[in-house]
Amino acid sequence: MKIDLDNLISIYKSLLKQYGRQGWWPLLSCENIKNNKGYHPGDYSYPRNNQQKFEICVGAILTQNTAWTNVEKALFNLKDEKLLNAKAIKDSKIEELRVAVKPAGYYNQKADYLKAFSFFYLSLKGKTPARAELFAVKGIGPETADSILLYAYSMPEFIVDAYTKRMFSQLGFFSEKERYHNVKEMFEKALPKDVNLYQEYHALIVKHAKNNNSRKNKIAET
DNA sequence: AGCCAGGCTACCG
DNA sequence: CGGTAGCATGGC
Repeated sequence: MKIDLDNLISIYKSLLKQYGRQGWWPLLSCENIKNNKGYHPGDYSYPRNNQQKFEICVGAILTQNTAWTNVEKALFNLKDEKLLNAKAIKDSKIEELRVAVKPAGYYNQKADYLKAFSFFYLSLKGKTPARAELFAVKGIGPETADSILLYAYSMPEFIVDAYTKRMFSQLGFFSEKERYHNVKEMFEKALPKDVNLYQEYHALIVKHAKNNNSRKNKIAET
């Protein structure tokens, strides 16, 4: 297959055909992780309330370099402790927060990150944050910012994660060490500026990468 | 028993 | 600037 930007669209189509719609972002209220059919496939109307919006932000922070199964445990802990909302986290004792997020790993840092984010989130008073504002919050880098914007705020920001870099560098689009911004820009130039497309594409990349779960195996071009 | 997972910060040269 | 050690749990 010849490699050019049009292929980013055909790769999307073949991934979609192979795996179907993934129904991202994972929400506790649509907990379907075991059935392999996605969370709310084909339904792009999430988040439907501020509770879900905040939950996505928390999940995006907790999943940094961490398996989602571990993140889920932490999210359930937070929910059980009535800590899955910004005001509660802002007012919480940091020790409590650490215990709750422990299963997600890096729990000292992540407790601090959630604290900082909750203050920031409340300061927004419902407004959509600018990407640069998110960057300024401790613990939020490019991928987390884009995850929050794309899935919590439905903004057209393409997410670049380790899977995206690995998969598309193996396909010859760029080096695995290419800068975040350059990769992001490549996708955003090649694709229509469509939130649902960005959401689905990222979810499919993760699905495909997990399906071929070894960094040593070449990812098939499907 | 290691290796790995949907990164980020702090600090180094 | 670019490069990397450290952070930590749970699943396979």
